[in-house]
Amino acid sequence: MDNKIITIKEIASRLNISPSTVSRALHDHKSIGLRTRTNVQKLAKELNYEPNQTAIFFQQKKTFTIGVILPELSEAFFSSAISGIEDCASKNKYTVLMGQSHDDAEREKQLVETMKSHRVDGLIVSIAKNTTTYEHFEALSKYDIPVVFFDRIPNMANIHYVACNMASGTTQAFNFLRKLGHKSIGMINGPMNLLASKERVEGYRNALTKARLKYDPSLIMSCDLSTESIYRVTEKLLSLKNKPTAIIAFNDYVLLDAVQAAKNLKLKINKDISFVSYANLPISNYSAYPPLASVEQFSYQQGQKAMEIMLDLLSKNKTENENHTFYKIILEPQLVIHTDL
Amino acid sequence: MDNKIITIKEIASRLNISPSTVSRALHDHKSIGLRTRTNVQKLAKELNYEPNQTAIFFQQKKTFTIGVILPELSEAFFSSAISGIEDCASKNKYTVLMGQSHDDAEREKQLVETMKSHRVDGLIVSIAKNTTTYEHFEALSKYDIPVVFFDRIPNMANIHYVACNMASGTTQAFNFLRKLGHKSIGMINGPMNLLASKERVEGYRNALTKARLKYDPSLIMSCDLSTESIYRVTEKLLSLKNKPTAIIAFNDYVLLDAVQAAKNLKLKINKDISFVSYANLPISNYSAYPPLASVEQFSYQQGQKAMEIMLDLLSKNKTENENHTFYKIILEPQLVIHTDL
DNA sequence: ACAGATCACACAAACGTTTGCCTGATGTTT
DNA sequence: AAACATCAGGCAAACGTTTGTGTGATCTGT
Repeated sequence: MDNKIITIKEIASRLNISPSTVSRALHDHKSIGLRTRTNVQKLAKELNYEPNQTAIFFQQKKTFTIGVILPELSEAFFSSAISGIEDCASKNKYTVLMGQSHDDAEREKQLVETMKSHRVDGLIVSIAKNTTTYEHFEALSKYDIPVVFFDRIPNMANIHYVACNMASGTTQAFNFLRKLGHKSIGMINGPMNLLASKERVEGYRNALTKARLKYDPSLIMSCDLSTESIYRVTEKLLSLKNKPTAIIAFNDYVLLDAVQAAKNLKLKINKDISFVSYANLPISNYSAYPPLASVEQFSYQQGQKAMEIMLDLLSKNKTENENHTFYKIILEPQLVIHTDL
Repeated sequence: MDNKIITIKEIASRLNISPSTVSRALHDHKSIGLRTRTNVQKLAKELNYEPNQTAIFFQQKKTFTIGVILPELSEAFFSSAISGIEDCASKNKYTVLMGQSHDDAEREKQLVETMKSHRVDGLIVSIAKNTTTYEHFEALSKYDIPVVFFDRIPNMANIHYVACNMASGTTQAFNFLRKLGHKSIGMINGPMNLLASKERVEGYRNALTKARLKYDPSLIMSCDLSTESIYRVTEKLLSLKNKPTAIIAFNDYVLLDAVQAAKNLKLKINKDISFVSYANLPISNYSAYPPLASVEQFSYQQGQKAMEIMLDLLSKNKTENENHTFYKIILEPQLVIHTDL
């Protein structure tokens, strides 16, 4: 009959000792004699005792659970990132509670709420594309739940984050295209509330400045990452007077739609119009129209690094964290060239 | 000063009433007068009271958490499935605890252990490709943790699962290729401990029988899904005497490697050799060498359905479940044709 | 006006574990 | 042999919430 769940109390009563002794014996506490200690451990094994974590979580105010909120798991970038998070977490006895915002700020808010009520030890977040208010994150400090952002970083002061230096990645991409002879280079950017979008602009302008070229603002257009808006933006770019011969797309998914839009306009890819993108997802290796190059953003590593920061934050006690130092980890992206030109 | 965590006790003492009254008032229990009820709810809102779920979990022996174990999140099939699971879970106030086995049976075992100790209310699993023993799953019954399998189903009796009818999908694929004129059709199958692999063989043979053709066992080869083994199997198939003109690949990822192997042999894709695969992942829409067709396995729906079954199991009480009826949901796959031939 | 019903709330136990403090029994030192 | 340290373990509180039971007070019907 092992259909009954064994508790410390049960072991205690069977051995005619107190629960506290059992608890200490199981933890190899020195104040328990060798005799009873082995007795307890033997019986625990026999009965297949497994501690009730919910009780421990409750008592210790620690759940060994990290909440992860990201926009969309089916995007390879994020599934790869959460893979990095989970691998690192599980190596450190942590577990991952997962939620998708589906790029909806309201849902994100609700997920934060859920995670908070589950009392996760920490939260790792890549924000939704239309998240513009951040009270829900700030409210976590009351519960001493640290937050680490990655990739999609909100516009907040005093936060921990890990991201790729998109400015530098963009500069690399721009210079690569310049070297190929492109004079007019367009950009399909993402929503401007994302730091990553701002950085792309910054990198673009830096490159221009270095090359002593003048800035044509109409060559940079933001989209909201939806297919329609990508089509619209692409068509707009390709009908400009100063028509670009190359376009830097926000990421590999945006690229797919942009390519399609260009083809609809009867343009020859890699001849009339060339593309470079970001993320360097597997898809760009197998695609029929791969970008000339893609800025590798190391999603797995970003996730891993975010988790490492989290572990570090959790290992410090509250007062230590009060010194208000914030992790701002910037990974250097790498332009991966897909062509032999 | 809202830096203190508000509990029911706190509210009770501020209002000079007992914690039980507060608890009931917050739950709109009828035995609490309107007066105090509103008082309590007002103060709770003011103080920003949020129930401590860890305490509730512990007390109620229910965590509203579903464990999900799958091989690899970065595979689109699984990330899409977990997306379906999470969406359905979150609609029903459940939350998802996630773990990747990385197709390692040992790691899977350990994850089950972790999930068990976290006292998840239920477990949804797609097993690792080399999982052959199942005690770790059976042990969950002691804790009344129901398990629902999806897609990768173990060879166990009396389990709940949802899967696609791969036999039928394979028959569809086979007949499709026959109609295109292919006489010798090869198959790159997966590990034979997976039900899905067996079913593929079954469907293949069914189609042969229906067409009154004789069975050439050498045309069906298993691989372990690693790139090397896919290469090896593909090369072997393509060097047979009865060389196939078309190959059914285990899934879209296997397809990518198989195509590469065929190209290495200087074969022209879609001319010397054609491919059909399973899963119908987005990748096959953008790929340079898409399969002629792919058997859509409805991963999102599988995940969703698995979660629905789980919800149903959880809504029934223990004794009800004792009647030993098991969900065996078989979705009918659909051959999606990618060509205009 | 009085028995009984109903109301509105309080009390206390329980969930399983950990941990600070206490105690009685040895053992050690002089 | 007295004083003191160490050992081995027990007691009880605590974490926050829910819930069965108890209990005065008010209300209902007659």
